[in-house]
Amino acid sequence: MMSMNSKQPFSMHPILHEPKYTPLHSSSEAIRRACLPTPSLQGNIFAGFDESLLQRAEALAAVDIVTQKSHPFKPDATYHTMTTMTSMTCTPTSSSAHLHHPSVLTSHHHHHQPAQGLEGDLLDHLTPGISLGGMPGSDVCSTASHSHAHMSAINHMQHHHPQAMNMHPHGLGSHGALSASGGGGGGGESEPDPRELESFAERFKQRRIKLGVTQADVGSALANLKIPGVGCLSQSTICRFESLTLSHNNMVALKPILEAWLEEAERAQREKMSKPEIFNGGDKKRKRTSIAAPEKRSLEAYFAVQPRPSSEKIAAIAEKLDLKKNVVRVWFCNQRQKQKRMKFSAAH
DNA sequence: ATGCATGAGAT
DNA sequence: TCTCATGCATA
Repeated sequence: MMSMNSKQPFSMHPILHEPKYTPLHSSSEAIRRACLPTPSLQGNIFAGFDESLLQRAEALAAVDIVTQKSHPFKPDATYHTMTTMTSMTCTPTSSSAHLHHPSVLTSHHHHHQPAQGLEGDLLDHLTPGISLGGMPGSDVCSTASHSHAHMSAINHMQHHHPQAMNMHPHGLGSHGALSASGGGGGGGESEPDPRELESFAERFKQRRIKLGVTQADVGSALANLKIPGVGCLSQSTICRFESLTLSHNNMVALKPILEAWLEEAERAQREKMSKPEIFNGGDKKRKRTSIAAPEKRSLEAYFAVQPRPSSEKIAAIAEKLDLKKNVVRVWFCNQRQKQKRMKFSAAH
């Protein structure tokens, strides 16, 4: 314990696991990034909102479900085919990857879940033919209202993918953070300034474009930096970094790495020898499940009432919506994760 | 630019 | 089983 949690995520440092976590809540940072609603639902954080929005969502969901209850097929087709490695062309020069981090604190506050009855109502409502009754307006927690926060673990990168990435056994990471979290009271943390992250992200994008490099290029080129524990990253991650759609901790962790790449790239360009490594296109197989709009609306309605449904509830919801349970579970996980993203939470 | 998914580590 | 960091697939 102590302070800093968000210091440098990876980077060197031998490993240390630290006990971190503060059961209480964390500090200010936690608070900032907390809320963030999803576009459609929840526009406000307080009470009146869920009622009307929820009703509306329910109504929509109900209607939709009724109308299109006859799906020709189920949307979920999660087939991840084998992605065994058939050909793994190692990409570029990649070489390392993997960082493990013991992660850092996680503090949560939890909220209570209000109306359990609501859930039941919702479920019932979802079934075809319902009209929305009113819901007890208990203050169903708006997802946004309190919740949140926290940050925590920093990164892991690894994956064994058929394709490229490589991972290294040695983790490295840094763990520098050990001191972090103070448990509770601990010390003050140095806040990584959201504003600075934001401006860095913007400058990064601009300079990247000036170099004529794509997000994917940056990702794969990171491996060339040979930073211990740092391998390549996907286009998605680079994109998210630039658009600040990553958790605060994640942003903080990635910043030094991208900063290093940027300087290296500009230096290389200066000396006229840049070597952009693009990656190979290999075999891609995984299919993405697509949840239809009506089902999505229903899920959002449930989420507004209960962001963290129990396994049983998930099963019930899955059945009503004719989706696989795992798909529903993952949807809720992803939805929760979205709420925690940086945008809006901090700086805005 | 984003939705859905995987997996490691924490609970 | 959840949270987080990430990624493949896709709109």
